[in-house]
Amino acid sequence: MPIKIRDVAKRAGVSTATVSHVLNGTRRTAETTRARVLDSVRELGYHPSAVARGLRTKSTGTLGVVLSDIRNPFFTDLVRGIEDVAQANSLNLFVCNSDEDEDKAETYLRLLLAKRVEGLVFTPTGRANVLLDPFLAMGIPVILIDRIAPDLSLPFVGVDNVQGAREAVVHLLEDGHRRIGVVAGLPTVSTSAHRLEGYRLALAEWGLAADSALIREGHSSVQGGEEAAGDLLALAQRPTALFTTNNLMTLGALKACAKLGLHCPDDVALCGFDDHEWAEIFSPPLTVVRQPTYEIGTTAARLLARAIHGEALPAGAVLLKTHLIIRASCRPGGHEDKSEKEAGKQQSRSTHTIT
Amino acid sequence: MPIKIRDVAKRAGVSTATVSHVLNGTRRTAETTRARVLDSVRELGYHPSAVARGLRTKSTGTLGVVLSDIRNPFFTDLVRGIEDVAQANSLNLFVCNSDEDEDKAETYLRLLLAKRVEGLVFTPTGRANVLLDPFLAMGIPVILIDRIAPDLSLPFVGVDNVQGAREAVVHLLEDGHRRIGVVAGLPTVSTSAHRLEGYRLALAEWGLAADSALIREGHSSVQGGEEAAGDLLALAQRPTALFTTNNLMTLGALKACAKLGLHCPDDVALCGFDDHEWAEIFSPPLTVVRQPTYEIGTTAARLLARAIHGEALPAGAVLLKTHLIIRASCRPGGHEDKSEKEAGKQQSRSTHTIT
DNA sequence: CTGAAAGCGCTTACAG
DNA sequence: CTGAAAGCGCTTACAG
Repeated sequence: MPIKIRDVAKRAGVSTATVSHVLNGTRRTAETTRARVLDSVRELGYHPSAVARGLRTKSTGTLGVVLSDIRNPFFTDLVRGIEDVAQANSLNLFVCNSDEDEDKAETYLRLLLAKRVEGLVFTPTGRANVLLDPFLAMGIPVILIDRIAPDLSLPFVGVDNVQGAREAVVHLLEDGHRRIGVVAGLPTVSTSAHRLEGYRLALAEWGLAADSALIREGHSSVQGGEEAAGDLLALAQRPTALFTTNNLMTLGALKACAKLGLHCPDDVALCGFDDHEWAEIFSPPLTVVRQPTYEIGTTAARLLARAIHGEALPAGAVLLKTHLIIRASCRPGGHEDKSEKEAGKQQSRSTHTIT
Repeated sequence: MPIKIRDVAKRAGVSTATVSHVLNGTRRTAETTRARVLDSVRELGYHPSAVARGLRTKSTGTLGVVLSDIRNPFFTDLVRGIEDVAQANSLNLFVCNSDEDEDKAETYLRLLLAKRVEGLVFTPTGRANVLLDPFLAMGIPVILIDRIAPDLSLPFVGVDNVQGAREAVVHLLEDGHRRIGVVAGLPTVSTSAHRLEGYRLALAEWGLAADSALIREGHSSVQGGEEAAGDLLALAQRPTALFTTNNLMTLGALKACAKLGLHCPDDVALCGFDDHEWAEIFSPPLTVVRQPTYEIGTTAARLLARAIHGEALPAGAVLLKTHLIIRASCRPGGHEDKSEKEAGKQQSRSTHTIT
């Protein structure tokens, strides 16, 4: 029983049409009527219902966002990016958490569909979700972010994960490492698969065969990383370096090191995917592949906002650049050729990339 | 032009009432009609509109959540807690980011009000927002979380910040520290004020006067913490320990230490509010006051869910317990009395609190 | 400059 | 077991 527009109209002695128009500034109104309406609104404490308005206008001003893990700071930064441009376009967000769970994702997609969001940002878990079709059928623009799905040809904003990972592993190789373990994510997620592919690519370029014993796949979480890294570090022939394929797994690997009493970079070098505030505070500060996370979010949201206004979405992928941020966690080379020259090269490259 | 219930009804040769009822399972229907309806739904690809339904039933099944910083992992954990119980009660979330900005908060509150959420979780920034009144006027239950506002008597779920901070500072004092700097947040936020109060209380208990030079207030962010800690550490008479009053400021303080080449705990001891995954991986692992963050979220959401079902909200504050997690970052005492006995005491207390 | 009225897509007494 | 019809609270041609 909140106040409705009719109450305001009655008190102001006008029609609901007039109230609607002054509130929305959608047609000229006599200054005196306007004032009377506004007074009534204030006195009655009228707050228009967006749900009634949404039904009538068929526009909800809302974007749906389905993410796989809201606790992962990577996704949080993404959300901030999306949110900032959404707000600039007076769009608001329904943020949902799929937890990498196909069923949860489906539930949320159904919900978002029912809520009649005007655009969708989606991070697919594994194969494409059938529930994406109804969005397209209803003319709701959908944009993939961070990951892609094999059977899904939708506009995408993200990063070249193969290339980013390749660069990281090459860096390790340049440092002299030859036994490089990978803490990889589940292969159903495209980013995990691509980063692993980048690892393989780098080794191949150096004429090295990938040793399957050095590859451990796990859930992209702290625990998954800890377990995978723990396995790797327990190997009889321990790897001299670890490449961890996301921020949470990096944390997990550090935990595993701590537990085993292994020091980084003296005992194992470490290079991770994803940067974070804490990465530069760790001892040693972590060498990482940085993604332009916030920008991925803003880019996606910007495209969506335009699509809602009728513009076409780009057909293919929008790929932003990763940056290898060289810090101290993989300084000491494996065993061979650790020349002064190389150290100098790293240093300069570091300064270059950070700024 | 999505499919609507009338289309389904037509195709199935029934009334919209029947379609509605089979879809909602709200009255017995002949099995054959039921099947015909369901077939039509599938064939047409019908997805009911929650906005039409919301208008008609006056229930949106949605909770509003206004947080001050979604990038802060503390709030993210909170959201997870809220989300999990919301989902269990088939409620969904509108998560908004106030950024500690009164205007942004107001915009979002207005939005949530318009969207006719059925409950609100709110973290006030400073003084209470006038916009909370309309929620109450509309009978929408509101619950404060994490912080309180002086002029706001609403149900609250959080932690006893005075007590938590006091305990941390006492720990520092027991370790022999006498010059303890505080990296405090902005005093307009209740948690900041209370944690500072806890600091003062601890000193007072030990008969120590609070030296205003040792208190620095700043924005509760990494940068705010870095600046405040930087100031403190640049003091001619440098504090032997720092108490940082939230997780972001702790990170900032660590940055400041790194920049000044100061080692923890040898040069400065450190104790922070808020625990995190990375806190135990740092070298040294960080001594912190842990909040039951996730539980704060679930508790608040649970209360809200009940309130929506008609139960009364608790009148006062629901205070959950903090735990001092003793790790290595404040081991070395200030200068005096660092006895073996005390070290033993810490150790045993540590094991006790962690498990 | 303003109002009467239709209609957005559902649900739900009411009636049979 | 099922349907006709009203109504949720807005906006928006249309008419004057």
